[in-house]
Amino acid sequence: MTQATRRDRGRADTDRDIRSQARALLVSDGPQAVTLRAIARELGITAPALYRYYASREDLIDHLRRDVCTDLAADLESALTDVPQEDHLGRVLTLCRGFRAWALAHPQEFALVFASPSGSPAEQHSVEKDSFGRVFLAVAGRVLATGLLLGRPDESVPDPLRADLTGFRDDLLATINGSGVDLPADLLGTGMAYALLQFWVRLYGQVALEVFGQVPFPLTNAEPLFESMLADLTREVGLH
Amino acid sequence: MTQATRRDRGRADTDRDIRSQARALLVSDGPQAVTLRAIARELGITAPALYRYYASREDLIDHLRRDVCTDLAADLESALTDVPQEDHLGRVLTLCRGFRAWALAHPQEFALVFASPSGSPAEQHSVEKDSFGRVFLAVAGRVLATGLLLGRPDESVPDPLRADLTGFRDDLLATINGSGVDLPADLLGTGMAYALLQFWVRLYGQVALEVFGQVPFPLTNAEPLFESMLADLTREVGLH
DNA sequence: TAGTTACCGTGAACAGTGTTAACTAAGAGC
DNA sequence: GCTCTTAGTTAACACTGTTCACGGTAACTA
Repeated sequence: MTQATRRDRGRADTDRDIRSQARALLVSDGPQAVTLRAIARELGITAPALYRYYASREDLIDHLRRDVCTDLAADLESALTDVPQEDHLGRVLTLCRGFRAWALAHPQEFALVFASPSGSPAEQHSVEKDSFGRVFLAVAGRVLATGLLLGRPDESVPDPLRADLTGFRDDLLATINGSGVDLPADLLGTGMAYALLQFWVRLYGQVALEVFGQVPFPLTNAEPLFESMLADLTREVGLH
Repeated sequence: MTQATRRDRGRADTDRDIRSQARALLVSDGPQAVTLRAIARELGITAPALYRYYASREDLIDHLRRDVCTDLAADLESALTDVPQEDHLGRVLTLCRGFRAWALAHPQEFALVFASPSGSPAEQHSVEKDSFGRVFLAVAGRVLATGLLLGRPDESVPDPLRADLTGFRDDLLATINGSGVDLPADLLGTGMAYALLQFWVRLYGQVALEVFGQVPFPLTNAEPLFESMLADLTREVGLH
């Protein structure tokens, strides 16, 4: 395709081309099609050259994961520009709907990032790392700052979870405050962190179910199912 | 390993050996390790011989999926033998906990069966096909037959879902009645089918989240989280 | 400006993969 | 006995990831 001489162009350009070609192969023909030789072929290059950029195929795919994440984040942020800062319900809704829509439109990428049993201890998704989580937390932070959200009472969180949840809460607080939102600590207790966690659990669960087609019967339109869950979720957390 | 001549043994035996070897490779080294040559090697056979049994590697893996399903079903049924027929709450709990435990113990198999974006139209998992769904429906049927379960009122199911849900309900009714339980039709309306669907959505979602390590912070013990969701679920549906 | 050095890319090669084709040997059925 | 079916073999093709020794180009340095 792009038969122009590659050597003289910058390394960063080539790197970007490699990743975008890998992405293209991933979306069009599935993960088993993203092969070093195919990427190289499409770039007018030989396969061993890719080793100047990535240590191995797995390394490349790891970077792909990150790319997918930041792209998703950008997608969501652009969707958010249309809805005003004060419309908290609207922002949460577009975020959730955007996540679902993206996942359904990019099942391969979704599977790669959100359904790899590879993940070692949860260090991988420690929220502040991936830009995707940051988008969620940015709007969550703004909603939390209003003080209108109702989490669960701190006493209602199961005892064995308390320690982990306070860690999570501290994490959230740091990330949110780091993203320009001023969030007083007393608005985000462990009960609230618990509510946020369950929000994510249900959102992720439903999206995964849809993407992997695990609805136990033929569903002509899954959107109402998602919307009803979304209504549940927002109601439970006091958004209206 | 088993160096005894294979030729003289029955075809069914060899077939079973192929699949069990494939399973062994899957659980020990992941899906990319289940390769025709490795299977054949372990069986004291050459790779092309496998084409007498399966049309392709993908075909073999399809059959593997079914095997995994029936194994899971057997696992769950054996777990159910310990809890008496009348203890409906207990049976539902062991079913859900058993599903989770199995998924966490066999992440590779779980990913293969419950998280392949391959799935064409939902024909694949039309419930009556896979033995796994049947186990769930068998206990669900018995609980439903008591009339103690509370679903949602039929009017509460979103309009666009109604048509699909009645189809689902008919499916359920047929499967349950086919499994030896006598379930009068008026105990399973669309509202109840809706409740069952949401039960499954949340169960699957949480399990998938755990298996794929998508909890957004390091969780030393995820069990309480699961148990709290389980309590929610059973409470919502009126089990106690 | 000339010389050295760093580095991107090449070609060949190795071990492994799925898959096909031609062939062999052992049974089963008449 | 003779076919004929069939499980299994060997050889081969077109791929794959990965390594290695080599070349030329670009940049840095004396």
